[in-house]
Amino acid sequence: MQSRRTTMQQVAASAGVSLKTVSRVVNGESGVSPRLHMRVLAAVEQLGYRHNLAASNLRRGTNTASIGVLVQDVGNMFCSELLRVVEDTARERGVVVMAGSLDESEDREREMVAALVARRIDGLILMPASKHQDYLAPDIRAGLNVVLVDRRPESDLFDSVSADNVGGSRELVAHLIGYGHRRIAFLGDSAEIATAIERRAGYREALRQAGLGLDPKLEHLGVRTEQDALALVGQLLALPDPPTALFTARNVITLGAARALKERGLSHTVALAGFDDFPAADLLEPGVTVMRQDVPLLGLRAIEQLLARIDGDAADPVITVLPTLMVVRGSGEIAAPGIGADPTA
Amino acid sequence: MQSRRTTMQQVAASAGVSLKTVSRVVNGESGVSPRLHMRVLAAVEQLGYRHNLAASNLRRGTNTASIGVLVQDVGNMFCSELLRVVEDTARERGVVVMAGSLDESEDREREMVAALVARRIDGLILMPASKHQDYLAPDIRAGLNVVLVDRRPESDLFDSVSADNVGGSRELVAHLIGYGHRRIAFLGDSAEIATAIERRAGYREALRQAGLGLDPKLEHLGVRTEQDALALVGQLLALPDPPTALFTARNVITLGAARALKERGLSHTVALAGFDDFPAADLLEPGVTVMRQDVPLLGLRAIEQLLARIDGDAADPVITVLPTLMVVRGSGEIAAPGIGADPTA
DNA sequence: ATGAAAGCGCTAACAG
DNA sequence: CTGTTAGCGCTTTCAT
Repeated sequence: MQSRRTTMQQVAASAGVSLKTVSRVVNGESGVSPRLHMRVLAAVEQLGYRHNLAASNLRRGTNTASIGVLVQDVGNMFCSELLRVVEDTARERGVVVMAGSLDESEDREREMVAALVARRIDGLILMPASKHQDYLAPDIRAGLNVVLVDRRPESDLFDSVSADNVGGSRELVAHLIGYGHRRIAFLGDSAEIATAIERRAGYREALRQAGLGLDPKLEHLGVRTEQDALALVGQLLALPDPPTALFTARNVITLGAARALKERGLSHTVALAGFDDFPAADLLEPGVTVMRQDVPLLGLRAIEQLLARIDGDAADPVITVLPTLMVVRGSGEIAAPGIGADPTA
Repeated sequence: MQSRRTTMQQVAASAGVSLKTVSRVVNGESGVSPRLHMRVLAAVEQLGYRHNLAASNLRRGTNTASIGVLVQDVGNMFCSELLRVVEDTARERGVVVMAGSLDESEDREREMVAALVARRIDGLILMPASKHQDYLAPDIRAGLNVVLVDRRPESDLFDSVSADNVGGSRELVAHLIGYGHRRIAFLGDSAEIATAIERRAGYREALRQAGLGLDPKLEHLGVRTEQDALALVGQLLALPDPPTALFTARNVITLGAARALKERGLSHTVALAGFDDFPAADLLEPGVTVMRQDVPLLGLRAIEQLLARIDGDAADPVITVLPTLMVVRGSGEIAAPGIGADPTA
C-alpha cells in the first residue's frame, strides 16, 4: 500500500510556510524563527509527516546510510552472531542493514548483490558463495565498498577478514595426534568453499608433520548438513579400520557427528574435535573440544573496515586473519585405543 | 563513497539514443527495435550502469520492495531462524529485508522504526519491545503494513502471529506434575514481555488445575540471560525446600539451567522442561524435554500475512495463534523424589 | 518505434 | 530569517 505519504509541500501548506522552511526544520538547520519552527512541528505532527530519505539522497547525492550483509544463512548461529555484531556497530552510525542468505548459491549471490546495488547500499559485507567476485568490478569502480568475510578471496583485490583456518585446524588435529590418534577422519563442507579447503589443508599439514599418511577413505568434503554428517560418521565407523578420532570442520557437522557417536554409545570412545564453537558444546557429555573463532571480533573488524572505506579510506586492500582459540572440554582428549587411559586395543 | 554512478542519461548519450529508449530497455518494455536494444545493452554493459530503484520509485510512487524485520536479537537462534524464513519468502518476491535487533529497548524500537519508515519500507514484521504500538498509528494510516510476531499486542488493531504460550506452558507444567512434582520453579524473561507473562500464566493454570498452590519463592520473572538463569537456579537449589523440577520459559534460560544442574551433578535428579527447542537439546544427558514452537511456520504465517496486506488485503486484523508441540527427551520425565523410579526422599 | 517535456519529494544555490 | 528556482535519476504522458 504505502498509499499516499504526506509530503513536505503539504506540511508547508498546512503550516502556512514555504517548502524550504519545512526542510530546514526537518533537517534541524538553524535560522528558523521559533514561531515558524513551532508551526512546522505542529503540522508535521498533525499530518504524520515522515522524512523521505530516498528523495533526500537523490537530490543530495549522498549515501543511503544502508549496507548489505550477505552470508551463507542468517539462520545459522555463526552467521547470525556475525550479523548481530555488524548491526550493532552499523546502528551506532545510523546505518541500516539489509540481510540476505546465499545458501552457497552463486546465482543467488549475483541476484542479491544486484538487488542491493539497485537500492544503492553504501557498502557490502559478503561471505561469498562464489570463488571469484570479479563481477563486482563495475560496482567497485562506481564506489561500492566491499569487505569479504569468513572466506578469503583468491584475488587480493578485496578487503577480507577471516579466521586462521589452516593454523587452527592444524593445531586441533595435532592435539588429537597428541592423544595417540593415527586414524583421524576429516569431515568438511563443500569443496567450493575456501574455508573447507583451508581447514582440510590444516588437517593434512598436521598429519604430515606427524609423519602420518593420508587415507582418502577418511577424508571427506561435501558434508553440507547435520544429516550428512550423521550418515557419514555411521559409514566411517563401519569401516574395517575405522577412525579413532573425528575432526569436524564446521559447527553443524560437529553436531551431526556428536549425534552419531551418541546413538552408538561411542561418545566416550571416539574422539571428536570441531572447528567453530556452539552454544551447548560444554553441556554435552563429554563436552566438545573445539577450535573457536572469535566471531564478535570477526564481525567488528569487518564492519570497521567497511565503515572506514565508506568514510573514504582508499588504502590498499587489507587482509585480516584472526587467530583461533582451542577450547578443551573432553571429547578431544579421549586417547586412542591402546594409549593411556583406554587400553581397549 | 558511491562516488558517481552512471546514469541513464549517460547510457543514452553513449548509445546515441534518447533517455526514454534506455528506460524502455532497462525495464524490459517492448517496442524497441533490436538494433537500438543491442546498442543500449552494450552501453549499459560497458559503462557498468545499474538501475536506481530509489529514483524509479520516487517517480512511480510505487513500493520500495523492501520490508523491515525487527526482532529481539538477530543473533538469538529463535529470532535468526524466524528471520531466515521471512527472508526466503520475501526473496521469492524480490523483496529485500532490513533487519534489526531491539534488545527489549522501547527507545530502540522507536528509532529503528523511524529509520525504516524514512526508507519507505512497504511493511514491517515486529517482535515488539514495547507494550503498546500506538505510535505506529500515523504510519499505518499512511499505508505501512505491520505484523506483530511472537508477542501478542494488547490492542487487537494489528495482525499478529504467535505461539500458544499459555496452552503450551500449561501442558508442559502439567507434564511435570504428572511425574509427581509439587515444587516446580518458574524462570521467565522480563515482566515487560508479553510472552513471559503468558508463559507464567500457563504455569499458574497448570498448578491451579492440579490443586497446587503458588510459591512466590519459586516464581521468577526478569531472567534475561543464560548467566541470570545459571545463578538463579543455584539459589533455588539452595533453598531449604528446593524445587524438584524447573520450568524454563525461554531457550537461553533452559541452557543456563541445564548448566547449573550439570555443575551440581543434578541433571538426572532435578527435572527440567523448557519452552523453545534448541539445536543440541537431544544431545545433552539427559535430552532436554521442551515445548517446541514451529518457528518456520510462525515466520511463514507472518510474512504471508504481511505480503497479503502489501497486496491490498484490507480485512480486519487477524490474530494467529499456533499450537506448540511437546518434545519428550528425558529431562522432563525425571520423577519427583519418592515417586516411581526415584525413591530418594 | 522513438523522443521531448513534466514532475516524483526533496535540497542546494541563490535571492529577497 | 524566509522564499524561489532548478534539478537529483527516473518514468509518465504525450508527440512525432
